[in-house]
Amino acid sequence: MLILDRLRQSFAAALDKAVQHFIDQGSADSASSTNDFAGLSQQDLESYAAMVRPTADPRFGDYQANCAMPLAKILGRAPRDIATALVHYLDVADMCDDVQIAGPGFINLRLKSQFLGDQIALMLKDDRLGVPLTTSPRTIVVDYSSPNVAKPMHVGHIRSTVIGDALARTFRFMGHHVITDNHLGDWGTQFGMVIYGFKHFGDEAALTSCPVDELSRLYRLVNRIIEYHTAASEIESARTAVADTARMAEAAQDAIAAAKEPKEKKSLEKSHASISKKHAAAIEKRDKLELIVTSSADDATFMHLAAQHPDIADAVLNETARLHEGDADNLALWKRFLPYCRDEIDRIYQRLDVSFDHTLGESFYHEMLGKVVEDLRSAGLASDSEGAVCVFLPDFDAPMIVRKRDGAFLYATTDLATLFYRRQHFAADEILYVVDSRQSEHFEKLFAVARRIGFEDIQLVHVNFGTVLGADGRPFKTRSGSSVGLESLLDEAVSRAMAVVCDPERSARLDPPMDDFEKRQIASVVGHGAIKYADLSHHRTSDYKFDLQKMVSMDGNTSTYIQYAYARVSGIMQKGGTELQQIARFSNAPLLDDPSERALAMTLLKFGESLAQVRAEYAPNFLVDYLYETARAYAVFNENCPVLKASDDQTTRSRLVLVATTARVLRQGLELLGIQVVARM
RNA sequence: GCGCCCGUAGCUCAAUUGGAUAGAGCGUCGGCCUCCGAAGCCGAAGGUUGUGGGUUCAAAUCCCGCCGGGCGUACCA
Repeated sequence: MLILDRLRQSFAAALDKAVQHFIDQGSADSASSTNDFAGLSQQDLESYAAMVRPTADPRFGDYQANCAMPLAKILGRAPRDIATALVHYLDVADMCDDVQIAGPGFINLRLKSQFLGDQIALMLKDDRLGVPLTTSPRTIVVDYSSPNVAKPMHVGHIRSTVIGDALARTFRFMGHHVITDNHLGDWGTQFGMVIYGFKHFGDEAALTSCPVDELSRLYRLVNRIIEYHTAASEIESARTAVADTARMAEAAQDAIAAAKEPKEKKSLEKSHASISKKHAAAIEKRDKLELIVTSSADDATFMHLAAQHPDIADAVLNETARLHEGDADNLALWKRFLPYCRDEIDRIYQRLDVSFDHTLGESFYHEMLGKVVEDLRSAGLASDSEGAVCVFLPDFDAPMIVRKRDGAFLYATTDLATLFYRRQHFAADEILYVVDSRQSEHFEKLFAVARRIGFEDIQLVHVNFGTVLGADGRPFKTRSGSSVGLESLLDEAVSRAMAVVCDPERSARLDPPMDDFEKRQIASVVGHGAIKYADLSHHRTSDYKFDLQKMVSMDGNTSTYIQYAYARVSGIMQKGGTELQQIARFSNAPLLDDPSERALAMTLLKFGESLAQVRAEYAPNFLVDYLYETARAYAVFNENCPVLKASDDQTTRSRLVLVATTARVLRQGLELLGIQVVARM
């Protein structure tokens, strides 16, 4: 059991007794006691016991209990009296050598060094590093990554992929039955685009020799033509909008000048600000369209193509519709293209070391959609509205549309079908959707419908995440407005790592020297790790600025820092000529005389706590923070405590235990994040 | 208009969900390689947690009002 959980258990017992003590006292002395408090329920007990937590500051010890203050109110006693009683009934003598009451009634606990040492020895001998398997395993479906295939993956896909993968690995390690499922977008308009593209601009030879490049070319070309026509048709109204908002802003300005009462003025100023904002947005939109139109005008070849395909957007939708209806030609093309698309994304997954138990894309559910809509209808939930089939929900303005006017289904329909499938085939207790925050309303509706059709027993969670921003604080895009390709970023990160690995000053120290294979291996592990770590180190719900320079700088709080700590640890063990397993098997509890030894041991023992945090909030950044803290504690230890050059053998053996445990925690922790390590770098 | 999210050090971000004197990294300034890896370590400066109220033993965290930003909002996903 985790130390924290043991302490909480001890406190739960002490709480029970202490509360009883005060109740008894109250009834015997009814004059001074006004409370008719009957005692704590099991749930209360647990919630008060949960107020035991690691201290924020080492001056207060290792753990602190904060439950005396809130109890004071309920029991009608001074918080310090409660704390005193708690300490009296608390039985932690085997773990703690010091229990103190401080401030308004904090109970500070300091663990015995002997106890910490014993725990480290146990941890090192344990395959699971002292992390217990969960006592309540659940079947958890993790739905993540889910890119649209047939178009290149871009930075927008990295968060879902990396966060989902880390959660799946972590929960699996904790003992849950995790099923990962990549809900691929393999049935949408992008295939209509590629099909249309192939029929009109396709190059059979190119498709045979480099299918992925050809498909990507077709997608981009069709997309560009569509964007061009859209821009050309909208630009006039965009210009008008700029002029209109400018006039409105002017009028609003005049109104402010004319206003007499301050109150009126204030409200007018507010509306002026709102109009100004609209004006700015209108300008931005116009400029964007202007850019598309003018930059295309210079490209004669492109303009020729665009002119030949004026109705391309409708035609693409038509191709998509025909695919969905089972048109033989389109279906044959789809079947031909899909494997290439899969190969393409699989190559990226391989680079990222990400894999899935299932890849059930939208196409997989296609034939179930009609039934989903009919079932909703017969259950009285769905009804016709403006030609579409809709589910109206009390808490939402807009309905959830499950079938369009033209008969086509939507992603809401697919998501419902997926839900049925996962219940039936996966027996899920919990389904996690690792998807962008911007889709939260969709999931709120989806979950609301799910509750109405009998999914109350499955915990549905939208594991939302924020947007990846560029240096300007706007969603990360290239200057031309297109998304930044994921693969080029990975390449860049790896090549920067390679430059550091190949630094002659650094490699000169290594014996034996590195060959090219090892250098490439290290650059790959460091480069890919840098990208993942940067993403995982932010809380998932916050937006963050994507700064490649910072990620691969190899300084400060980066994956490199932790990988480097691991490499140093490995270096010591290798130099010592002692196999890690041997150290684990033959060593006793380490002595923790130096403060940095004790601090390192304390940190190592909190590994399981960090995983519990990840689990509670579906947030891998807690594990990242923990690993950084661990690597830091190791660095301090490493600075202060020679291992192989310690004054005596006993100290060397003792410290080797800490070194070996550090190695395992860092490696295991990074592995749960999907990040690899190397023995030297 | 309505709804959701966010304002924390010069910059990028944390803060175990209400706990003690708000922490890291980058950047700046100053120290440390005859000693197991300097991709490292130590120190300094830097804050009225956007703002004004409220709730209580205790607020960056919860509630209300402002100010500023982002996103979503009936047939794309």
